[in-house]
Amino acid sequence: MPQKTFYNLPDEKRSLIISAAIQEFSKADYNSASINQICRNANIAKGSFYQYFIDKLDLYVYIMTLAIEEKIRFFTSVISEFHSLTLLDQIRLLFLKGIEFAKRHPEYAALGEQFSKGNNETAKSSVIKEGDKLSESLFMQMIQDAKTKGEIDSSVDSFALSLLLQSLNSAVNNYMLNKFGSISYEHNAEDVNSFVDSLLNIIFHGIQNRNEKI
Amino acid sequence: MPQKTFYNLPDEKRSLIISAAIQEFSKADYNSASINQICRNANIAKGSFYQYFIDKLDLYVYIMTLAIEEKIRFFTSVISEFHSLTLLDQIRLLFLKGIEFAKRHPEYAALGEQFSKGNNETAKSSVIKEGDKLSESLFMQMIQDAKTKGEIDSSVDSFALSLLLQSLNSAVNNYMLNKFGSISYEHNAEDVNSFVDSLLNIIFHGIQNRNEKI
DNA sequence: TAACAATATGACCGGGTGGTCACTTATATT
DNA sequence: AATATAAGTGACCACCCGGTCATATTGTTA
Repeated sequence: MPQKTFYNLPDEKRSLIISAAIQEFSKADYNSASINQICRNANIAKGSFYQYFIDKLDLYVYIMTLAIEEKIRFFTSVISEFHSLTLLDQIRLLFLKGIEFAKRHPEYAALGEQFSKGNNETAKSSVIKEGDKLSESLFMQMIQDAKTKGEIDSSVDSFALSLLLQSLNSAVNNYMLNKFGSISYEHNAEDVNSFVDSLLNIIFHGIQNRNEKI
Repeated sequence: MPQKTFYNLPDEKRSLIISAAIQEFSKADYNSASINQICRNANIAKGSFYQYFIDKLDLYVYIMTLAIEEKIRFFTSVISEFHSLTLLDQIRLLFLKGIEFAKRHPEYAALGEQFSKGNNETAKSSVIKEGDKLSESLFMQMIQDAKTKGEIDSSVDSFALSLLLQSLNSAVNNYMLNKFGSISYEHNAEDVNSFVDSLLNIIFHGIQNRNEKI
């Protein structure tokens, strides 16, 4: 975590450093990201940087914490509405909100992508993946609730379904890569929304032809 | 592609260089991988390396081509059996063979992981992703066939299903990460196999409780 | 054996990195 | 005005990188 000197900085300068760091860490993974570049973009001397942060890892953990906090803040309001929704609508809402978050904070979304690309184990384990843990246990709880309510077949493997739902993100990303050439949430959302619905339709109703029961 | 000098090399030395390169490119993505390290591990001088290959990219494309060729060779035999199988069995076979391939050639599997992590666009576009293109069109064709045969519901979005199936790989990887702490195909395959079956069960039969038709 | 071509070598180049530190400058307190 | 404390600076360190090139070694032909 940053030194007190960092918090003593005028707001403008502090946020300039933060946004320069976010920019760098969302373009390159931890190892490739450059402190020199961050200093250049933030117009501070290298020596100053090391008066604000202990080292590169210190900055990285700080930046990732900011992003995770922002994401949790964004999602907590959604989850509070869950009790009145079916599992299908819960999942759909989660996806749409996820896309909305990435649209509103593309830097944070890119930060997450680079995080998962990183090969530096020290850096990875230093970032508490609260977000992931939260989303996993969230899915599991949603599934259990839906089973209790009789919404979904109780014979379904909850853990498998949970991981399947988590991996849908990569399906959506692949869809955009295929359609737009890059992972971008700027395009018409209609398209992506209907793709999400197609995915959820498959998962809820299955693909097997029921008329062909032999 | 390598210079003729590379092919003039004694077999032993040539394969030593190849395996040193595979080792390096499966540990780090293109940018982070080090030519110096490869030379050290292969016991050749830096100058020698640049007599065999034009540059780093030349080596990378060569190594990736080897891996892709090996993978295609591994899968073509499987695909030839497809005509006699249902879609469910085709997909299951594809997954099991995929796991078997990664088990038999863990270096190649790691090579693919690092490839998808890489940020260097030049390096990425220089590697013709024949494998990916092949698997995508393969899935699409399998789905179309199954629809024609009446195996699966014709109202299912083929493209969405295709991307969903492709993304199942990440679900399997997450499963192993969750269960074993790392992506490793060395462990008991029983476990992974039954996880794959759980996933396929969801996709074929859906999760919605059919008794609860209101 | 002499001459020629092919190959092997590692010091070297320019440029990058994360991190340090003696020093300067600004601010606050006496 | 004098002092003490905090903050800012950039040259510098050791180490890495991908790539070059003059030179040395080897192999082959005449």
